[in-house]
Amino acid sequence: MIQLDKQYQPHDVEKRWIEYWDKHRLAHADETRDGETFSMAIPPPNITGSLHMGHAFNNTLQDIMARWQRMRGVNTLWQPGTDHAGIATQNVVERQLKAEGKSRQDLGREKFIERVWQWKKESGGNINHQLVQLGSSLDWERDRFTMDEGLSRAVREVFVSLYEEGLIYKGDYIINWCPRCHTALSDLEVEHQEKPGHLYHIKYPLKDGDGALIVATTRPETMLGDTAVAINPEDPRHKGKGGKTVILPLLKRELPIIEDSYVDAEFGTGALKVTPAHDPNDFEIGKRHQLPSINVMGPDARMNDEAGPYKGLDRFEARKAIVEDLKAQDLLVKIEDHTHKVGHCYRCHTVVEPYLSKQWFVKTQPLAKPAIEAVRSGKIKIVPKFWENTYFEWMENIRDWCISRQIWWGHQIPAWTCGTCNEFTVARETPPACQHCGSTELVQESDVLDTWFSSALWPFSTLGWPEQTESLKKFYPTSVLCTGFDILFFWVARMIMRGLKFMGDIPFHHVYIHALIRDAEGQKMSKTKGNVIDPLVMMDQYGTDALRFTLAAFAAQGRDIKLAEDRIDGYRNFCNKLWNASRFAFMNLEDYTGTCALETSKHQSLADHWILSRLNRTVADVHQALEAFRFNDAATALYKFIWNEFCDWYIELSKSRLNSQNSVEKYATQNVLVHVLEATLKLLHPFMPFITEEIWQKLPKDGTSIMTAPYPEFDPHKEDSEAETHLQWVMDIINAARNIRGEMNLKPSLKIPLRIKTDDSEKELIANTSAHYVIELARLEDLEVGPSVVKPKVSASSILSGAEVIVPLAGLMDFGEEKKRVEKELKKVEKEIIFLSKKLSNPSFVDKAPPEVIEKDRHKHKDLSEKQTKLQVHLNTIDQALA
RNA sequence: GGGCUGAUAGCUCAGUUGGGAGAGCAUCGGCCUUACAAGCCGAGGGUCACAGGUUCGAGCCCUGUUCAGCCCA
Repeated sequence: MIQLDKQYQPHDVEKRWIEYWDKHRLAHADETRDGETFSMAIPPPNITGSLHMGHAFNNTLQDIMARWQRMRGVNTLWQPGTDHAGIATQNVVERQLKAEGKSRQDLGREKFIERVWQWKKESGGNINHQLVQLGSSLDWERDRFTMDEGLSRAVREVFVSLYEEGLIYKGDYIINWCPRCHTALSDLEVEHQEKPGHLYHIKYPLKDGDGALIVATTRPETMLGDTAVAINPEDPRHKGKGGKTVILPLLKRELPIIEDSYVDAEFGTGALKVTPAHDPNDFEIGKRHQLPSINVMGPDARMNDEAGPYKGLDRFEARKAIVEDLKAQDLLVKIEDHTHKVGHCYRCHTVVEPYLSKQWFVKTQPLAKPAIEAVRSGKIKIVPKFWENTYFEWMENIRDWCISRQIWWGHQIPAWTCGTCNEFTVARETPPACQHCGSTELVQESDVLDTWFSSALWPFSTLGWPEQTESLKKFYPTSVLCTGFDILFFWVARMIMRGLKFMGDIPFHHVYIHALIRDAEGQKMSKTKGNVIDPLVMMDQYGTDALRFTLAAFAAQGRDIKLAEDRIDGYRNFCNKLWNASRFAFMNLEDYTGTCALETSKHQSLADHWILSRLNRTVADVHQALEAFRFNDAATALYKFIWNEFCDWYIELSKSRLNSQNSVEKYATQNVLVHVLEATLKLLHPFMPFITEEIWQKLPKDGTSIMTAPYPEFDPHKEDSEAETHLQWVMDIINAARNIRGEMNLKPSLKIPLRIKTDDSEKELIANTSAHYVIELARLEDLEVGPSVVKPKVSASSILSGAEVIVPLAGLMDFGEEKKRVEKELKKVEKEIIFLSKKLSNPSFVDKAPPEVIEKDRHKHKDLSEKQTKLQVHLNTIDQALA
């Protein structure tokens, strides 16, 4: 005999099934199996990562898809793996070294990298372990890491091919430099924040003594690297000054005044200082006018030799000193408050410096074209669709990608400089000699590649590329990529470009972009703000299934999720509800000899037919929602079915049958009960894997695990609209009686009589054959139905369509209460009748609206009018009694 | 400056081809009715941001405004 605890206790349940699933290799995808496939690669979490709510959300949605497809019988691969996260990981290990009083330079490159691998071995698996706890059905036998030998080979293959095609080059350009991480960053890796600052107006005297040009700048320290002042040729204020010379304050260098239409005459004084080595726009102007570039800072953002007297100062110290000196020399006209966007390193939040430097780049436009086309043509669908605009916007204005990083942890650039001829040799494997002159004096580039260079290959590198493996053939292109919008450019766009280039095909058919999880106030969760809700804590406190269901239920498309703990609490209660419904089932299945398979039986009740029809409808709703990535709709459909239909109605309605002495009828209902419960558990399994497995295993079923049990399918023949209509009528009666009971303050323990007066013979018949339902659920003393039912003078009544539900209340009647109740109802009905009358007497409505809409409204109007009459009659009797 | 998204009950939000404004939580009243008090039954509560327009009919479509958030330059 199976008995369940009174409350669901998730802890040991979760642990048990995780081990069981693993032992039976249920998440393993078989590349040799024929038939339909579904594949999906996890957005690889950083090895430095710990599961946060964003991961929990992202992976819950993926797991729902994976489990759903697997149960549908589709050959399903959910590819796991982690990202080496160059800068982030290097920072973590450097911090550890610092605590030991060491730097990475103290260790040297080789030893440092060893140390990172060591760290990875010890802590890099945390996030994977946490994903398992979340229930993620990833195929761990295929676990990959972006620095694996295989994936590194893919990286070298791509680098060399692109280089050979001329799509990778090295050159001097303005890049974003992080003085803390000591590396270049791509444009995307810079976060711009609005910051209060100042606009300094500085006097640049003309050499000929004829006054001065006033320039405005937010970064006065960069003036040391000025090589010109620019004006707009159309600016009347500066007419004739083009070609003259000004004297750079402090350093007294002579600068030409150049004319360039880039200069915005409306901004400031219309004169722009040009610093090609420290500003991307100035760099462009410098190129146009063949200006020299003077770099005045070192890699640590301290002023260098070019800065003259300011040499050795940090950039912000230099700013202060320069402002003071300008003031002293009366060259500072004014300082205005000015808010402007300041770029920060996305890893350490240090203010980045635009910096002239020799770096490697990927020429991106030729790769972007087909990637744009893939989305425009619909080969790749981005869901929700509005993200496509953002994608196009970025892709059409894409700039070359700076891929070299001056750090040690990552894929070292496979390019070697010849000590003899100074040329590059770029090769897949370490070359024995220079391919230009044959010299063996080769030195490999010390830089490593941007982490996103390897992530961009993820959908095919994880499947074995450049080897033509069976897995690659089977599972590429993948079906869905599920991620947040924050890495749409970083990752998604680049995967599309790489997939098309190297696989000759799109990397995935759908991109599902989900929202961001925020705190209850809508703030981004962050450790510094202290508003983080830790998924692991929530899982521990409420159960993993409760957290997962909460996330799914809030996953409405295109809207951020404000998560508060009480919402998880609510879905914990839902778990418990399901648990107790199952508990009820087990209590009533003790003598049951059948299985979960539905048996055809003449002995099924109206409630049995009804719940089977409702189940079938729910199956359709869940499939439809999941196909459209509407996770919240699927979750809501399940929630409503389980709580409001199965628990609130079906269980209550079937109690009498389950206690029946008629063993044939009892068996038929037991069969429906267990069938519906099992189907429901399967439907719910992708959302709540643990509790569903726990209950399912106790049922009389076939199979190893619910994880591989067949997902219920919609069957149009199972729709039973007659049962639904009939039971709806029964529910209407019960609701009417309950309403009267509630409004008239009749205790639930008090059994009341009920009369139903109706001329509708079908309604009469159903009410009579279903009398036992009404008697039990409305807690009746007795029930009388028919056209000739006599309505006692002292009674409460409710008017339904085609029937009046009457509760005789001799001795219990509170006429005042009943009058209030009826008047309220009457008011509502009258309001609606006026609205409908107006509508129906409007000739253009009757003329132009579709006939079925008009018919519906006419019918409603008739119904309401009858109801109004009856309510009026009832009200009159009350008034008489009160008089 | 360009673009995107949102504004619906006290709170958080659903509302998919335009045709009866919904859920959860919170509130109020009544219940330990033998699966569940993490529960059951009943009730109250909204000019769908504002102003126009299209339509027989608009929360939904169009235009404008205000406010909020995000992305890019």
